[in-house]
Amino acid sequence: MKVASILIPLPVPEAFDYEVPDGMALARGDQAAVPLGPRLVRGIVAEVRETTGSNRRLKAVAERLEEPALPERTVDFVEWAARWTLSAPGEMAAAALKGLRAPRPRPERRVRRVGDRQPARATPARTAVLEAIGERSMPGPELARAAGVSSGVVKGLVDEGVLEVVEIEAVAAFDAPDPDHAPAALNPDQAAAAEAIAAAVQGGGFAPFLLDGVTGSGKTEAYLEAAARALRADPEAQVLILLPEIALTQALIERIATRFGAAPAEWHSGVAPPRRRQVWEAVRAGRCSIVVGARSALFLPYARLRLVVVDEEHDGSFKQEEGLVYHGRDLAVARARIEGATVVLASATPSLETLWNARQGRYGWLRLAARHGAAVLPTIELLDLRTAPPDPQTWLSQPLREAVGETLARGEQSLLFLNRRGYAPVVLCRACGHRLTAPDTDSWLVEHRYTGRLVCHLTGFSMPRPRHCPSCGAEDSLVAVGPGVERVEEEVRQLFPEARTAVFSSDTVPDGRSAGALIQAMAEGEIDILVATQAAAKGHNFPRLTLVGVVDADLGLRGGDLRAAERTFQLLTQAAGRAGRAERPGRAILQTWTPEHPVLQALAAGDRDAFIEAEMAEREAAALPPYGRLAALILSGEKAEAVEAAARALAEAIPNAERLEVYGPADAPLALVRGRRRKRLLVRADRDVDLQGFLRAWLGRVKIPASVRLTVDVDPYSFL
DNA sequence: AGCACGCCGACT
DNA sequence: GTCGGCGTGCTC
Repeated sequence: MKVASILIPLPVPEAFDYEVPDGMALARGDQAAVPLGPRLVRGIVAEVRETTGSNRRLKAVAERLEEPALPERTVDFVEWAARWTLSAPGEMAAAALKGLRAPRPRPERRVRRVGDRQPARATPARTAVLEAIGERSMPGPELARAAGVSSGVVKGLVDEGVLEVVEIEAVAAFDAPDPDHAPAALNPDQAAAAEAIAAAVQGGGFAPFLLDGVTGSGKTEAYLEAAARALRADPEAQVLILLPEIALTQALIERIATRFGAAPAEWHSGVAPPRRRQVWEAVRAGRCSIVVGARSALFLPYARLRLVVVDEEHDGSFKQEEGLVYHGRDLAVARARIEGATVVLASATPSLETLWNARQGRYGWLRLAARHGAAVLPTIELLDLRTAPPDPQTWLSQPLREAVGETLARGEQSLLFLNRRGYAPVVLCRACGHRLTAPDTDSWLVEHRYTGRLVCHLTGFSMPRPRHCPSCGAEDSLVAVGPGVERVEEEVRQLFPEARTAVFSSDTVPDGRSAGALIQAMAEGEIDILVATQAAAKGHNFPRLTLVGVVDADLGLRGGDLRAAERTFQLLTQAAGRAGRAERPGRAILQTWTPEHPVLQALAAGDRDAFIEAEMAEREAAALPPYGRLAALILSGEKAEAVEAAARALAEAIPNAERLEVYGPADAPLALVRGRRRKRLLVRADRDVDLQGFLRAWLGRVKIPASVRLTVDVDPYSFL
């Protein structure tokens, strides 16, 4: 008897076995409907094997679905990703089917001539129809319109047998990119990088690269040229370009359309289900050469994936924290390895993990030093707030104010950067010191002046600003503490009432379209001073921007996060890179209370190597990534006792292991989220320890009650 | 994730 | 005496 292992979209650790009915052809990757309890579910065939019998009575596969099978390599990837992240393989497989939610589109009905049959009575209207259609086929209503007659005439010809209705499978067309459409002029560095990548693609086999170049050095042109060469050599080849955020896709899609004369396929959560199905099927059939997307595009069923680009590879948005927990950059490298493809990690500020791999020689290291065009790197100044403190209840020091004023007077643009949304990050009571938090959480309420409300950024809870302190009842005692972008904007408006000022944060710019509009207004010089959170610290080109002020450069250094220094460096480099991209010289001013900090010193010196050296040394001394590996176990549940009991049970069951330590259980930062108590254990291991094997052995020993949820985060990125 | 089974309060 | 609350457990 034949037995099939089927990956079911369920949080169970392994595939379920089903009997294959006689005569049913089933192979790895096929989609099948199988009975699960009282219902039927869709699953992916992982394996079909011949057995003599089973000690368990198996149910039979209900049906092989008339849907395209997942390619072999896609199933390999899904299984590998599930093992790596310790998640259920069936849930990983379900991620590869996300494009099939919408039903198959109805076939399109068209009419065409039947041989050269003529109508019995040729009226002028009928003649017009026959002339309009010629030898083509077209939808009936469109034909009637083209011939200038009513649809009744077309219907009459169909009834008479002169025209016939044919059903055409609606297949979305994806125009083939033309590698020679509009090649960019490359400088020698770009040409060398493109050549190295293209040679690796053509050579076949897994080949990882770090594409390392400052902002404006032309990384995009370099990898698009490599893609062009790969497509020229192999028109069947497929290229995937991953971006950290949906907001960045539109700009890249337009560049690709300009470069290749055809738009790439787009893939992210904002793409509507019917379109997703079209893209999924086209990628599967090899009818689509270039995909631009978010991390979920890693799970598409590529027929012939040859090149993967991870743009802005250092960006934390590649880490998915909810549902399936994975790092898009790491899975991209794994996917390329499994496909035998080339992978390019591109960044102006590569992650320490990627730099480490490049230094070890595991990744090819392509440097783009020359800056594109005439732009000059901005000068970076550290502004010591201890010697030039801002006035009370203001946040811009006198030198920064003057710099903004001078920039404004020259008719140029300033960007004031502060990675805090809202008006004030904390609201507290002057009478009793109570800090307002969202209900059931430790998360502070942030005042938003635009809406007049207090908002929790973690849970989305919001309420009107109360008149009385909810703790002590004092009247009008609540004060906003610290700056958010809105408060900085208020200060700017008071200082420069004549300037055109705007705020860029996820509150003022909730979606891609309004972000695009604001970016365009800035690019066209319609804004003088932009106050922005991280949302604006991306690869936009604002030619008239010559001043970047970082309101609180110390922000990222607090909190004890592993990557705080790294992120601060990236953020400041990127923000500084905003200033003066065109011919105007730029200036960056970083307000700080700790100008002696090595990170800020390295940044002020423009010395990336010095920063990397210092930070690598600290990581090595602590055996932390990239010199060691981490995994977090997060327990959460409504009942604190149950969560604590589960945490204790886990702590008591830690297997013996060498060169590996377990910390905790501790309250997770923000221990209370959405009314759920959270506890965290952290595992640190040397690089050569089988971390996943250890975790599997550990978790296998402990029974976690259903009321407590356990999330495993391998290589955690943020510690929140 | 569903959807069962399984023991304790307000209703015909 | 039942209908139903959602807590625990299983689904090849």
